[in-house]
Amino acid sequence: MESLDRTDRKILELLQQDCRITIKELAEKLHLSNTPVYERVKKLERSGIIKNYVAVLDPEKIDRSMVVFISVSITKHTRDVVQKFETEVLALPEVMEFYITSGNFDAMLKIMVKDMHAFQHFIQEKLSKFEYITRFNSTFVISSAEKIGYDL
Amino acid sequence: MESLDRTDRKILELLQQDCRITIKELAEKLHLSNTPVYERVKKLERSGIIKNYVAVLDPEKIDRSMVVFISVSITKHTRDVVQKFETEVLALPEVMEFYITSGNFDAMLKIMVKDMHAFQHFIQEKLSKFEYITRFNSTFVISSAEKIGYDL
DNA sequence: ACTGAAAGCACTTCTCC
DNA sequence: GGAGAAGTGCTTTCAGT
Repeated sequence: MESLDRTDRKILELLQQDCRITIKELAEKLHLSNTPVYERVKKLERSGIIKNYVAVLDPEKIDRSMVVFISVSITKHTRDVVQKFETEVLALPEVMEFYITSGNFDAMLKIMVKDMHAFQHFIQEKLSKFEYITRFNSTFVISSAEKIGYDL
Repeated sequence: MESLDRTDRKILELLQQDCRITIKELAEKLHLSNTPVYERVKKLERSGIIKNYVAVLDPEKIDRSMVVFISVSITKHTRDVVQKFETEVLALPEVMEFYITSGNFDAMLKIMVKDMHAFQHFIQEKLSKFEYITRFNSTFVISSAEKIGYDL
């Protein structure tokens, strides 16, 4: 992390909120001309601090209102089995995130589905196909809130 | 969810991967002219299916390599207490996500910190200040993978 | 590191199909 | 619902400090 100054942090803050802001607008907010802002943004992209720019969709509007965390235990823990499991599970459209974790279980999945019926279908038709899973436990999300970006 | 056709889904897929793609490039990939692509993107924005456009930062490069899920139990469950708790906890820079959940605990936090020392500091100096928390349990993330966007 | 200006290019609108 | 063209405005570069 090559030291970010006040200006860089402000740029990152604004781009995390809305990455379609123009260089011109950024420059105005920072009381600078286009050039230094443009150069700083490009540098932040080249250094990899800014990984990418993505459109965020509304889960409700695309039938993904239901969020469930599923903790799972698996039989084998060799590198290739875990890797294969990760790849296959992430290929399922319902699975959004995959974590190898400490604690009583070995891994945790975050899934997003339309409703309870879709959840049931996921468990019965998809998750149960994985031979390596010995047990699992579902935690339903009643409400959620997340931060827009990182505080720098 | 006003039915998305094949073109809309392709547009959303591409914008979820890189929202800085130009209308011109989008149009070329879809074998269309600028106009229909432009109109479709604007409609997706107006309808709220596209919520916003954000820059994604690399956690490693901004000292947020360590991810921990903390399940917590709280004493009171009235609407205002829970709401206050959510607001205060999300105001902490370490806390990225907050969930009210079913199961053995009442809520779950996803926190991202630099290292174990920063985690210890968070627990001892910040989380322990919340009077309503009766108990909590930390699950450390050993490795993680997440999908770029939703499969439509 | 920043300013200011200029060229290039994409966005946005409009007309027509 | 889409094509093509034109005007506008932002991006990107470059000379200068």
